[in-house]
Amino acid sequence: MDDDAYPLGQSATVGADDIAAAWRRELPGVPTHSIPVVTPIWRLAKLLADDRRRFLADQGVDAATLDLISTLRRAGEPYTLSTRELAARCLVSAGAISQRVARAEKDGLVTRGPARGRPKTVPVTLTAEGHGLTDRLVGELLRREAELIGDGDHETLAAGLRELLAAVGARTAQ
Amino acid sequence: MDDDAYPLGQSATVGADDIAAAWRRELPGVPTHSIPVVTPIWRLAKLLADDRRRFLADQGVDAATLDLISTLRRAGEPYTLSTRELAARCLVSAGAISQRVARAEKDGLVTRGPARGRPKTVPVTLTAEGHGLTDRLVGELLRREAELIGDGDHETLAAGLRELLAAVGARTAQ
DNA sequence: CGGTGTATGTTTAGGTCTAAATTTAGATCT
DNA sequence: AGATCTAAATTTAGACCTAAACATACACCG
Repeated sequence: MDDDAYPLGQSATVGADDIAAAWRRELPGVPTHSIPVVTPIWRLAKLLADDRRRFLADQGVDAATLDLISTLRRAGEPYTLSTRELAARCLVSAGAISQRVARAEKDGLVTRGPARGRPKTVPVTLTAEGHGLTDRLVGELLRREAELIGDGDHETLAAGLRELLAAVGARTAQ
Repeated sequence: MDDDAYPLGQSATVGADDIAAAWRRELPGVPTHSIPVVTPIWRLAKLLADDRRRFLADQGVDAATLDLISTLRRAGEPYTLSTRELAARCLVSAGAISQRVARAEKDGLVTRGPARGRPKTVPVTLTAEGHGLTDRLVGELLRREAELIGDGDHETLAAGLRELLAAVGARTAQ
């Protein structure tokens, strides 16, 4: 019996070109030229995110919290942004920021001020502890990331990505 | 009073170059040359994933389930893979596959066979309903994706991404 | 001067993931 | 045969996210 007519055992690494070829075989006529661009982007994002998550877990921090405090740190003095502004810069929903801030506040990394101004606006400010933690982690993280992508020349790749991001951003903005 | 010394109101779109410049200003000496490559990759991945999630939500399907059934569909006859193999191809943990399969099985999209072979191996097979749903959705999804990235020539971008993925993959493999 | 509008922030319901603990079914050794 | 080993699968605990419902505060207008 051909008990091995389908792969139940060993795993094969499937590349983007294999995926595109498989769809052309299974669904002739469907456009597949986006696959060699989109698949590596998703895989790279996942590899980088996983690597960062594992490193941060060792330090007792989660990636969402680092994203929050490093956005505040990067903004410079006085290290304060509104919930709305944080949502826009972190690219997550306002609800997600509300939850992130609650966690970070419990850990003493940020403080929440009283609502103020026209539509009630809540200022979130980095504490000294949050400031120090951010500096320690971001330096190490950027050094790891620089090692991961290597020393080669990524000028043209960066330019291509910037252009694609602008195009996709324009077309997905409703 | 300078009540607007920090941006609590309107949101500015912050590009990768702004982020790199901010870190050079706030943390001199930290390497920032990975940022113009890594940031657009994360943002593109998020834009594409969000667009896909919204489209699928309208169809009553979630992205994780489509990833599962399209991986089985793409494998070709007899549309069967083990849990382990699915985890490797979908790039998620075995536990996540177990949960995805449980949901998809409840919806009648896949069936789980009895364990078999040396280390117990569970075959997961696409049903006729799952087969049809996949074909309907994948065609539409690839057409949307092709529109999003546009008609330009992405040959060199794809090559650069493939090369970077190989390099990062080699360096993150423990 | 009180209703209506509008933008913000918070809460909640539902769903996903990872890591770790647990279960399970053959293989192997004595 | 029985103990032990091993790899796979499942379960569970803990975190996170989005979308939608809800709460809030001020501006504006009739």
